[in-house]
Amino acid sequence: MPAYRPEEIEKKWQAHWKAHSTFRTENHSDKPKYYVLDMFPYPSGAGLHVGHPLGYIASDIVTRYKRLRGFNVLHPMGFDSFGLPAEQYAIQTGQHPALTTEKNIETYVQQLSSLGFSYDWSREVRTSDASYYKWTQWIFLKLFNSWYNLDTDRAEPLTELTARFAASGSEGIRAAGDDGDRLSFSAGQWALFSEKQKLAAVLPYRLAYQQDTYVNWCPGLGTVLSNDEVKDGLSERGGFPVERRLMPQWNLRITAYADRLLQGLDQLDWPDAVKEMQRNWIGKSIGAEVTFPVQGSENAQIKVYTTRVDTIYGATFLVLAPEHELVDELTTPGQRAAVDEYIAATKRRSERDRMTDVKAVSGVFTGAYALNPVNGAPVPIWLADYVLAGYGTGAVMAVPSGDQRDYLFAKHFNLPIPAISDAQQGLDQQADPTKEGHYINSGIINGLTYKEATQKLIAFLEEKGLGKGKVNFRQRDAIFGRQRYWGEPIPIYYKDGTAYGIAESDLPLVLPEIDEYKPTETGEPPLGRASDWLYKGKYPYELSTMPGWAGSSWYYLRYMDPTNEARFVSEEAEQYWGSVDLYMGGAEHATGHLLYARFWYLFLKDLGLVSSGEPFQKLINQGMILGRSNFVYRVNMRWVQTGPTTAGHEAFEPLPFSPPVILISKSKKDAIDAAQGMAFEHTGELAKSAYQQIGAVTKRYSDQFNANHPEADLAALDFESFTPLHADVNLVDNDILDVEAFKNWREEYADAEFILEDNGTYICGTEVEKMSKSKYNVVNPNILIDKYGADALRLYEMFLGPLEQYKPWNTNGISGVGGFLKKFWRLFHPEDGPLALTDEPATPAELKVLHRAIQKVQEDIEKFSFNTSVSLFMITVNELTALKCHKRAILEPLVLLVSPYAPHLAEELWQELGHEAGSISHAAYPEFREEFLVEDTVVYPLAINGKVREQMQFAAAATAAEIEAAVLASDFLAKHGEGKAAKKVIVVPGRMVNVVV
RNA sequence: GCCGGAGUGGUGGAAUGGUAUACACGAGGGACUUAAAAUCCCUUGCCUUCACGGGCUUACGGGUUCGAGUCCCGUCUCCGGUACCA
Repeated sequence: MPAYRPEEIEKKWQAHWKAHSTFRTENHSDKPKYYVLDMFPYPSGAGLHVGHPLGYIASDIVTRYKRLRGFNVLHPMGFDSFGLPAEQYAIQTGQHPALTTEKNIETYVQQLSSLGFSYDWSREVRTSDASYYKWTQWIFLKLFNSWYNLDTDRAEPLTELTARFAASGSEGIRAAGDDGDRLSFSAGQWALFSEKQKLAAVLPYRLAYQQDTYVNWCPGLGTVLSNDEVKDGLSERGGFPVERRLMPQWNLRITAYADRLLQGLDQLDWPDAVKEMQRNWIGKSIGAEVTFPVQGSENAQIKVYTTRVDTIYGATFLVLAPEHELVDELTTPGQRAAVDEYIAATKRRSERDRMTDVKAVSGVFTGAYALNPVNGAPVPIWLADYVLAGYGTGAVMAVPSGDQRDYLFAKHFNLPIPAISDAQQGLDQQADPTKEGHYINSGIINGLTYKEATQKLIAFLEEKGLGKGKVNFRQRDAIFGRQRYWGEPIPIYYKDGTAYGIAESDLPLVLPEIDEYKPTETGEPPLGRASDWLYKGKYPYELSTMPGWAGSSWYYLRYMDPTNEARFVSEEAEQYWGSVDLYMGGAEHATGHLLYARFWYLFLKDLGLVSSGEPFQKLINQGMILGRSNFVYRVNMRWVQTGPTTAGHEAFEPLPFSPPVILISKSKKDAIDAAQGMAFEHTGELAKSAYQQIGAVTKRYSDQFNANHPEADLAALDFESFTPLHADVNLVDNDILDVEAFKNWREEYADAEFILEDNGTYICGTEVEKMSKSKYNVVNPNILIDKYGADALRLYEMFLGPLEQYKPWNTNGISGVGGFLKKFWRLFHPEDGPLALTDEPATPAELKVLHRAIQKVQEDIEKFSFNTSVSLFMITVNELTALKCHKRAILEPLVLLVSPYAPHLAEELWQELGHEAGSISHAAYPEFREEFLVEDTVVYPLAINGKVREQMQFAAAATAAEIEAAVLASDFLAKHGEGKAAKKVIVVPGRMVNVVV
């Protein structure tokens, strides 16, 4: 003693921090505030693996660093504790999701604490606590009771809308959403409406509204899913098929905020990739809506949406989505049968087929014609499922010369493809969507360019009342209901079939107890099982619950004031903390959580409930740590029959008994693969020996079998192929398998035969994959903490590479940072003895080492480049060890630098240095003094005609002119300049001297 | 297809336009040990040479510059996102 013992030090300080609430943060301080937020986890049953803490470690480093820099830092943690896995588990086991969740959270808290994170646990929130979701429900009611006024461009309380209805009816009101669902009425009519009629009239204005919506219905999970929960037609969780279905659903009118969500991105310090994803997701497009009258009809007209109104003279046909409302009316008797069949076929095709089968062209002619509004030309009206009912108007004008899909469609159905620009070429192969050239065959825009033509046409169409410029968004309103149990109950009840929000004073609406967590026999959501699920004892409550993203859309606000019972967050706390300064989390939330949370924030801001412009100022996406899977290779066998066969050659038979398990080491397996791949000459000897070894094993088994079954006319087992099998990475060290441990791991391998390397080891194959239990590549951080300590794990995860990158885990490297911590300890405890530091003044060389570290670490943390800091620590300690520096003047500041990374070790040393226990967390960052870094001399590369020949030293303070003079005067040219005189000397200040001869 | 990002030793990676390959892992050699573990020391981009040395090298091809891993243009490859969005 005292050698470095992380296990003792770390337990001691974690207990100290907990007992003294060291990281408790107050809502008042003279210091500037800084808010560091981690994306809170869903507490899954599997616990944390080494990949999970990556972002938490980084944010904890920033937190501790900012504290040293004099900030009052808010750094909380909580749990997104509503969710599907706990519910699926409940369905299978009958265990209440609350119990499972509670247990999982305990594990998480324990694991997080063992990593030494400096969370203020007194602020912990859980989305499934009624005291929390009370306010989630409260925000929902605010949405329910608001509408979006396009004139003021913000959300307003419904009371302002109804006041206007009472004053002047629905006239002149511009609200976000689809006006097609809304009634027109006068103030007088409004006054005569019954309560039910009034509510029905208001419903289509609400920001939380109920509507029959095409949804992603997942029968496997028994619920609807949002678009970002569906991947390739399968549910993201569980991988069940998903189908389109029309159902009444609660929606949130996020589309009202589409433009503001888009604009706001410009000011955010977020990764470009995430901003770009949100932009694409919102999908703003600027175009025009154009009306095509239907030929032979007085009233019928078709509205199409286009971003290329300039190509309208090339619009030779229209295409409608099969769901378009005019289809029935337009279809001629002659085409009726074909159209009906096509619509039926479309319905049968699941969303999945439509997506995997995008290249196939299909469609049907309705028999009707529309009139091109610019030249009156009749254009046939077709149906095709490549046109989506949900986007634009559900109808497009097809311009085969300018759009590839229209082009393929026209080719397929032999429709004309007229050129409309003198720049269009090769229309016999493909469409030309470029905007170059001048228009031809285009009436009033002939000879014009793209810009001129677009302006002229929009003006022309607007004048005739046949079109207008229009902006469209790809983004749809967000579906807000889930037919599940384990979520926030939607605080709505029904009276006479009309939806009412429950009174705020009746919140929270607590999730009821039910006997089983499945849908009811009549197909209602699980809440249908609850008895007395009635408001005021008589009005039935809504049966769906909120989606997973509800609670996570505002949790960062609750941390500011987590126990407030009167308000979701107090005004003072909200104004003090403002928005999140640094948000750390995975990129997978780019178009889900991060968009919804911004939406809710903008909404709350419209109501004057929050004060900043955006919720998350800076976002960092930590990369994923991937697992490194290990494989063993199983040799597959077949029987070779003896004796004559009908075909005259050997016949292979199915195995008559379960074969022996033979596992072959990697290089031998590779040799056989190579030999089979005709590369035999390179691997010949190894392959031969591998074949022989397999042969020896199989002969033993086949002899044995043949002896026991003399009647069987079978000769021998024969090698067929290899199957790679995952081997648990915990049984493998440096790709060498612990054979005995592996035999004990699984019963079926207990009697396995191993074909080893020539040195007697078994070498496994490897592959980088996502960490997952089923791949046996999960590395548990607890094991590493036990062996190396939390500080080593923290350092190593940072050392692994740039934070934002995806990188494979490799346990081997952790010994390197382990070594660093020991060396660091020995600077303070030479020979692992007691603390022994001198008070001697530091030398310039030592000061230089220290101050370079101060400067670099500071720079690195400010730009989130933690891996280079860890490297620098190692260099620094190596240098100080070489200098035999055991001086307090150098080492004390160094402890502070290291403390955000290795907090336990730093606390221990800090206390040994005579400071109060636990005080390093709030000490001051050492001051950087540039003068210690200044060099006496500077080395310049010296070149002749641009080619570097030599390094020359100059005084660091020398001016360019002095250097030039020195070079001219030196004997350098005599030696290297081939005796020539210098024509010119170029001095690049501080860097380079070039002599031109 | 479109959008975003990245290509540097056996591996993870470092490098304000200025000595490319820091730091670490792995590997090889050595010391201490009865032995192992632990620890410490040396070597380690590639080619060539007994050696001294020489040549080459940041995916590939060009360009700008006295000087390019870094900036510009083109090509290829990989990763992530997204996709009948009119």
